[in-house]
Amino acid sequence: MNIADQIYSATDSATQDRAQAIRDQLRDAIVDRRLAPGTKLSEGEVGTLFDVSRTVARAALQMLSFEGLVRTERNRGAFVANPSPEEARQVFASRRLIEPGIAIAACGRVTAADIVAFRAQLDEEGRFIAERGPNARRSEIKASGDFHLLLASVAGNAILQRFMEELVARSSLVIALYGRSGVSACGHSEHTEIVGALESSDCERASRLMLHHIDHIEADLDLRVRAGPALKEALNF
Amino acid sequence: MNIADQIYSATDSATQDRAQAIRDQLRDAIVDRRLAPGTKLSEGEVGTLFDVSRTVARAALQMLSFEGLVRTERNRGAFVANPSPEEARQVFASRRLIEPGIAIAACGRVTAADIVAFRAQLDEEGRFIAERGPNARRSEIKASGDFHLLLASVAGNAILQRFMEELVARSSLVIALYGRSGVSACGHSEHTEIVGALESSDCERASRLMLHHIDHIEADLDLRVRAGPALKEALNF
DNA sequence: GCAAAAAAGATTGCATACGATTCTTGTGCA
DNA sequence: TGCACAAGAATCGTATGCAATCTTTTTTGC
Repeated sequence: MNIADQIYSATDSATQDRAQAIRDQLRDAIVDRRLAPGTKLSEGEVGTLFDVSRTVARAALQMLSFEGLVRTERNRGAFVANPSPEEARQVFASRRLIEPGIAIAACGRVTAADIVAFRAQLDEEGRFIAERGPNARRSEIKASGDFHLLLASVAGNAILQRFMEELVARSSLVIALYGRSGVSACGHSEHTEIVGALESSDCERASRLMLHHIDHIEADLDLRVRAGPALKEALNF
Repeated sequence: MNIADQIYSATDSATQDRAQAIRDQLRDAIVDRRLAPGTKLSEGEVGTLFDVSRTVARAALQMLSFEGLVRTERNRGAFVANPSPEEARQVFASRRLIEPGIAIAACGRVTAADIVAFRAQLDEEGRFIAERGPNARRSEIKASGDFHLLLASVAGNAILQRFMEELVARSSLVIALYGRSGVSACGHSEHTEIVGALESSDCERASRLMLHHIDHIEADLDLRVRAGPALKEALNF
């Protein structure tokens, strides 16, 4: 069973409607940086691309706008979100608040099967880190996010799980925009440690490790405002 | 300036589109229990009621479905959410995780003007508690929720604020469904205490009070599954 | 040659139309 | 009387059309 399936099977009962499928594909594309921040997503273009009418394309874009992954401007259209440093800080502040608690909840409910899934997830992360190149880096960011989503699904709270889906997606955008170096290897070892804490039912330690992990991710960001993006932003890029 | 204005001015720049206005009115109606859980909200009905086409009515319902206030079933329509005891527990588990942190954040940023707003909010709560009758009780639940939203807006994190809007709205539904007695007076005094902690910049105390406050609200619920609602649910009520 | 105005083109907001699905109701048969 | 089934009504999912708004290009005046 795929990680993505495991995540979505809880929320989507089966093959929902088409708008949701389009939303998922667009979200993947945004998180993977195949769609750069600021890119315009016109209803017509999305519609023809997925071979649906503007109506359903519009619904998909509306969903993404609720998740904060696209920003819509009246009479102007939808654009891939371009989170400001302030928004980036808020994303991580939210994660610092929520994820340690999720770690504790997950620790109290984790099963042997979950541990197996975690190990598989860690292996996948490791593979992408071993590779090099921009594509591997994208996959690496995505895999890292999937680890956090897997943890949220194990925690068993559907509401928090949805919050985390949003926060992880937005984090991927932020990391792609403001990420500095390869925190990745470090992040991977921290994921491994967290799984270790879960395995030994040391909930307090899992929570603490998670908090530090988030701090490390944020510490790797360069959130100083840069002239370039700001200028582009002002010029309606 | 109204509390609601203060809350929404942060997220809505100005007069957004009509769907959003309809969503707000419907949300108020749901939170106030003028629309009972399980009530069908047909697109056509909503449309004619607000004098718009089905298109925009549908958009409003989609928004509410994202917030978890309505549940939509394919080819069947939208219904006011009827949260199960399990969902209720998840709502409060989420609040226990988030709100103490929000209290700390708010404590670090609260201004004199905010304190004035808090006092006004407390006064309003007190008025509704003094009154009696079902209408006053509705207003009371809503005012109590507004207190938490005001706190979230003071905390200054737009993402957490949106999460709280959703959680407070869903809590109102849960309290209306499973609420037992008048925790209200108790809740009011706890709100007053929290404002006191904010005023004296005792963040740790504010956080602790908030956690207990949530525990008290949840303790007042009767989350045992009842035959009545379960049967209705099974019969697709 | 450059700035401002005007027209053309593109895109969104919204309403409406039509096929598909579900619900309701009435009828026939056991 | 009770149940199965089918016709009709109601509602949803989606496509398309038109007016309003925004963007871009062309034209005009200085």
